[in-house]
Amino acid sequence: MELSLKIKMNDKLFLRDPEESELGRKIVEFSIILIHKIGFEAFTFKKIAKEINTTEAGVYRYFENKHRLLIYIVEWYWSWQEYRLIFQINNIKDPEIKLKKAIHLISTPIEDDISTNHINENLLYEIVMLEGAKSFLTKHVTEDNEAKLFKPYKDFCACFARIILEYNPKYKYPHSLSSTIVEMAHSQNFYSKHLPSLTDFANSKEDPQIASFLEDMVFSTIKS
Amino acid sequence: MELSLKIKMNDKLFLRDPEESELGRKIVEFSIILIHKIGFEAFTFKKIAKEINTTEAGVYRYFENKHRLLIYIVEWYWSWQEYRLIFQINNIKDPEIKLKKAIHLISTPIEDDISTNHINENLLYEIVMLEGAKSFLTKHVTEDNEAKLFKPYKDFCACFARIILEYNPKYKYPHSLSSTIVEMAHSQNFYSKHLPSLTDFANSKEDPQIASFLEDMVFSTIKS
DNA sequence: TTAAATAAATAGTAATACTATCATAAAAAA
DNA sequence: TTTTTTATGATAGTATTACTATTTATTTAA
Repeated sequence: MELSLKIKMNDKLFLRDPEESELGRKIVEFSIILIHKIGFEAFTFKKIAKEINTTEAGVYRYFENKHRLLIYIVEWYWSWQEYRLIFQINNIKDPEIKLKKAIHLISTPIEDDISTNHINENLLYEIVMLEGAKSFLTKHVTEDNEAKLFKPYKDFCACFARIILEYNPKYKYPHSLSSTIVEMAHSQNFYSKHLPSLTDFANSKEDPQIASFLEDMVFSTIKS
Repeated sequence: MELSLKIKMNDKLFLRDPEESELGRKIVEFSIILIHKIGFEAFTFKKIAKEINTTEAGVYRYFENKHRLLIYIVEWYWSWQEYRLIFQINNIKDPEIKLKKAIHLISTPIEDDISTNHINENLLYEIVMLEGAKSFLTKHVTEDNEAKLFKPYKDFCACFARIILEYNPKYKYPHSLSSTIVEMAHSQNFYSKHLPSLTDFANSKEDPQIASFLEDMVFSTIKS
């Protein structure tokens, strides 16, 4: 059985659907590689255009601007993670196990290249860690949110919140706790790599210390 | 008694110390107003120059670029918060009260204009909420960190971590928990304003729900 | 086969992020 | 007091960014 999963994205994110053409897919594929390499600030449409042998105007036909492209790939990531989450906890009854699996899922950097498609998920993980927050930390969050651009991220958090409530239906702050866990899974990883004094973890890839920290925090909080 | 507190900033953050001249102070003062108004992306040196009747080149004599200026004001904020924190918990013995005060201090938006100086702290609070993370979410974090640019932020978190350890010297993750609280104090506030489904708080300014959420989380976590 | 739609190539513009030069005024040192 | 330093101001210039518009070529449909 060979299947490739196709994620339907909010069509306000693009001018022409990049999944519908070879050029579109290449724009997404190489944007991920280039943003990962040089960072979002230094990334320009001219630079990817050169990388994939098209013109700047060619890229503009697919995306309004580079910020929209960032939202596109970040939100693709959250859709993909929600899919993984639902898949992983399928058929599991025990909410404790569900929650533990969910925490591990987001706090463990994607190591192996599971990608059957053109998108490199492990680069994407690192992009979300470094650039993810920039997608909504803007003066136009409200409009972007009204256009439902952040739905995948919010859905992922909502999914997480539901598991928390399954474990303890009386817990008062399931949504805030979810967004805290999800944010921290990424930023604690970032800190341990770049600003280690803000964490208690050596930058080791082996043991899932961040997951332990979050697990401990979550269960203490929702038990009491 | 009238005193104005002067915070000594890392001199790698500027080319000419903005505290040492009228023009320098005006650059900082109006940059805060302008970044708050139009957002960091749209903010340019030409625009503040116009605002304060100097030239673009005039601003460049004080700051290398707008990113350095952002770090300057964000880190000024953290120095200021550390000062407030130390002041507030001075002479208090009980670590529980200390911790509660600390949580309230960062999770409560600065309402009144305490500023005796040219810096508007309540605008600064909002800038840190929206733009703060951008100061270190870059490809050059490591160099910036080696230059000690983020020392005030790290010091603030360390101060927080010490209080946590006073309460429970055996808790395993005091630094990660500190950075979690500090980050969340700002981002939960941002979410409640702009992406409310990621929180459990209505956007009300009266009751300190975010503080309650964080307090509950912290004490549950470090008690067990 | 011809017209209509789609995509690519080229060119152009305003704004951004700087750097450099020169003149002048004020402050500090000789 | 005169000289020198230093700070600011004014002007100009450049490469890059973030686009838009127009023209040309190619594919698809009637």
